[in-house]
Amino acid sequence: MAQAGTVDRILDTAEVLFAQKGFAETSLRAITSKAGVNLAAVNYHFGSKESLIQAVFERFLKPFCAHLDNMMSELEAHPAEISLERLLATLSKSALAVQRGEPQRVAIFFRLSGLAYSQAQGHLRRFFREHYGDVFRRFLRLLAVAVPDVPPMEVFWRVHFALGATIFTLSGMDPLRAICRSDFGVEVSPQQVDERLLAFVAGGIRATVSAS
Amino acid sequence: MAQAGTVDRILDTAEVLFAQKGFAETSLRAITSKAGVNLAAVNYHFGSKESLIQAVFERFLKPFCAHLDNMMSELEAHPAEISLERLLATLSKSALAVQRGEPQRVAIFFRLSGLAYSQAQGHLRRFFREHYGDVFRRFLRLLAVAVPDVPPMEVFWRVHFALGATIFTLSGMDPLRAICRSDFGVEVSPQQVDERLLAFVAGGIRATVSAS
DNA sequence: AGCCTCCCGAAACAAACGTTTGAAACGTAT
DNA sequence: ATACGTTTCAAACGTTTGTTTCGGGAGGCT
Repeated sequence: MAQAGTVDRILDTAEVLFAQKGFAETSLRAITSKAGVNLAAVNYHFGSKESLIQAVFERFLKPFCAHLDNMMSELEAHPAEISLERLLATLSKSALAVQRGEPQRVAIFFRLSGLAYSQAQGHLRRFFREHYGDVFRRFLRLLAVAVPDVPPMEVFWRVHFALGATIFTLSGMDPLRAICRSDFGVEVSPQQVDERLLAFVAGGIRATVSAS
Repeated sequence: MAQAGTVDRILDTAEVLFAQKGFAETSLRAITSKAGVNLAAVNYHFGSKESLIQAVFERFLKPFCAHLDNMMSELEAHPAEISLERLLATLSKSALAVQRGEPQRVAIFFRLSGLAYSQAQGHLRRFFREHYGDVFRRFLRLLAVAVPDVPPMEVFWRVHFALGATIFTLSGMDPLRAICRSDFGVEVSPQQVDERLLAFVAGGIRATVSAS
């Protein structure tokens, strides 16, 4: 990354600053000065700040969805191997596809996802639904196969519950670990948090369906 | 609310606009003009925009915590009645204490909580921990009694997972219901979402603890 | 050479922001 | 009626924002 091109230097810096302070709170000047590029470079290469934000997400989501698509194709070819644990592990593995060398990029990815969700009424929700709605629905169909006892619509809602728990947790991973350390005097690694989260999510998705 | 005082008109308008567009994206001019008060009124009555944001949260959190505190005291007086379902219902009831007539205020409350969490590194996290950390820890202790099979630290993490699922879901309630309607052709009420969420959360908290 | 396209750089732009000011209007008690 | 503390108002302040402009340089092509 030492002497990457201007576009990549902007993206590298923007994703870090966005994750640290939010989109509106991060000015183009903060990005360009830290990236060592001219202020006008953002509008020249990306057109606008909005497009820069979308470009940051695209750089994360493209490898993520590509990896996820591949693994889902494999699973669909061998339907007997489809299970909840297997599907959740697939998500977990696909998330690792975004790190490109630096493991911290996974945390940045989830921080940004959390930010994007809260800013939901803006341009980002449209962007997500347009570009990645198909991948999501495909995953939903596989999941319905994995937990046949849970009706498809119930699966839909529980996936969103699980998504909330995941984004919320991984996006605030470091502060949560700090609280855990100060309240319990125990140091837990991000991997241990992942394990706990997976157990929680699996338990929630498999919960007995209430009669309504 | 027709002719309330300036302070309340500002708070009423601010909480709606903040929930719709976010804190940084909502200008004081937008608030004051919609509220029908002078621009300077915010700085006169609250001191700054940051203080206004905290005042908005305080108006939600004070009745919420008061109600929660009362119900926790009752439960502590009759420890035999402590159960996970009972505790979750306590939270649910306390959330209703913030609506002050208009039911939509509950949704606003959770939207704001979601926003606050994503903007976590700012002044809000300090504000929350200082003012409401005790109530949270008290609830955590009760919960550890309700699920004795789950170690306290595991409970801590699972509460945060559940918090994420809840805030994420309730903060995006309307868009999620719209997706559900278009994808499944079924209209679900917010109450039905609450029921599903409670089942998910209970299942997650009670999940078997993995050996690590 | 000339020309063209792409990229960078410093400067400037208008707009919007949170905040401050000082005077006018208000209600109330003396 | 006068004086006083409180609240409201229009206007302006200085900064910061995203975006645009325009000159110039590097490299490829005819």
